[in-house]
Amino acid sequence: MNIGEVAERSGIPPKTIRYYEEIGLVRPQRSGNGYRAFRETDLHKLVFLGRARALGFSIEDCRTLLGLYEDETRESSQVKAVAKDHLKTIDRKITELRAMRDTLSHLVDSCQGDHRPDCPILSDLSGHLT
Amino acid sequence: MNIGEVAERSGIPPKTIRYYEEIGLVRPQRSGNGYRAFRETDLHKLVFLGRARALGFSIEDCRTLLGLYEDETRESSQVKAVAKDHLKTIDRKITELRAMRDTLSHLVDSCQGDHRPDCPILSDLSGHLT
DNA sequence: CTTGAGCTTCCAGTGACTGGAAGCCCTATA
DNA sequence: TATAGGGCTTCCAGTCACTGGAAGCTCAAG
Repeated sequence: MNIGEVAERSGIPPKTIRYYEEIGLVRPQRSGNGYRAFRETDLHKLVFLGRARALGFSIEDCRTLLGLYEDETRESSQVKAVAKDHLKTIDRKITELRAMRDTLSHLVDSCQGDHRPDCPILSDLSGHLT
Repeated sequence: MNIGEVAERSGIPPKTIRYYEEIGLVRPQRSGNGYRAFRETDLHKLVFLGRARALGFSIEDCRTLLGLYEDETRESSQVKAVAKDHLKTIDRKITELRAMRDTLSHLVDSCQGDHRPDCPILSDLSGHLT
């Protein structure tokens, strides 16, 4: 398989696949003409990466997970630990974003949004000095 | 005021303040010795930037908001529009993160997390082939 | 006069790609 | 057989918003 087909079938753009090779996440072989030659296992890895990235795992987490994926002697507790850690990170982000949204939506609601310059949003940002 | 004091009072690190100057968000004067000389208005701007960034506004949004902050002839509708737009962005991110969390927490719950290699998390990531 | 803290600039790196340029390879058609 | 095109290659640069570090100048205290 050339990179185009793998990209098609995995849903990952060629540029990204080359990048993943550069950082050692996949190691496709090479054909005589210098083209990357992907096997089915490479495709599986890329699908795996695509799904892991879609769940927000970092590239380094993905590297770890791929390692476990390929390691027959893994213990599921190792995988679970990585996932739980990431879950915490996500929860932290959600909490942070919700705080932002709450503050911001109050501000938006309190702003008239008309032709006059007075604006509680700007007042708040400037440090409640106004 | 030197950069250290402004950093202290605004809560923004000196490195970041220099960066903000580099991209034109603040324009402190200079003393004879080459040190940046901040006025009170510069401090106000930095506080403003700190708060806006804490609410997740991008640097470009901050530039716009600062412009409106300093523009006596602004209309509050302009400010509100920027804020509403950002609110939408935040809501999109929250939705995305919640979807990730839901999927991931199901997977985490379904994984035994013991010494055995079988793991529904990996199964899911590999594309449900296993 | 020296020490040390604070300031300066400049360069490089972060994460995870993405865009673009220059150029090789392969297939199909005229 | 020449050529046009699309796909492939590498390499360089840019994104966003900083952050770290090195080399060197300035200032206040002892």
